[in-house]
Amino acid sequence: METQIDLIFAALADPTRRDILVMLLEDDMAVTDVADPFDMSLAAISKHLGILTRAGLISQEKRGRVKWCKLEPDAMRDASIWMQSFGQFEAVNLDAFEKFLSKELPPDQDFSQT
Amino acid sequence: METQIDLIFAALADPTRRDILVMLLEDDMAVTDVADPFDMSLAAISKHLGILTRAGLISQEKRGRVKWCKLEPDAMRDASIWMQSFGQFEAVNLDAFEKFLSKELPPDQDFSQT
DNA sequence: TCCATATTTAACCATTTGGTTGACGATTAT
DNA sequence: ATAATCGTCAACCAAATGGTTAAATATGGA
Repeated sequence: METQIDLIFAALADPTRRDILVMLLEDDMAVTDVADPFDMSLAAISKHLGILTRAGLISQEKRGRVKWCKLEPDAMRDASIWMQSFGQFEAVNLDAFEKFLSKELPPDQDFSQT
Repeated sequence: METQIDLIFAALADPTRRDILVMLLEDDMAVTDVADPFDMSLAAISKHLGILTRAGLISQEKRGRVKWCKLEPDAMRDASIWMQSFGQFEAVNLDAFEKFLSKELPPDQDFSQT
């Protein structure tokens, strides 16, 4: 059985697919537009998008003749949670979290409601 | 070129290798002992350990005739950082972080020094 | 209707992956 | 010295991966 987490890590292992995810961070995109910057056939990109979809990292919705690709960031959380199950890791996350707070939030904001 | 992060995600994509990492969380282990619980040849496990080593997720040191395997949690941080570069993710981490705090730490502990 | 656009499917190919078995080298124990 | 243990290596295999091109399927526009 291939678990969801197998599919997620496998999907993330390919640099083309990670680039696609970064592109989708900006905005939803049609398949053709996703393919545009890559030196690779449209069919190849279509396959990559299929792999990302099966992993749950993106979703695809067809409107008219164009199929829109949309990032699904929740899926990545599964992989992230697996990583966090490594005890040594929480200290690292703590540091990153504190940096994030000091950078992104006003110093005395109560973030328990956000 | 295969980047380090390619190797890390590819290594994490296999359930046997993830199981090995969890085992090494407990303690350093000899190759034979790592292989023991798996229904798989020693040679296969040896290959898996090679993949984990090339990804930097573990290190191996030979003392006498036994080769000790040791978790290298820093490598996983690279992958974790890549994931965190996804902006939507910090909100998710915030939730996970708060759960972690409420579960794992005494309510009024100062964790800024841990 | 006819043509162009958007995307997938099918067939194919080379390479990688994850496993096997058996032989081998190095180290330790009897 | 001989035997047992630890681990890797080499050769092999089936299946999966990442790519190609060409044909097929929608859908939209003229």
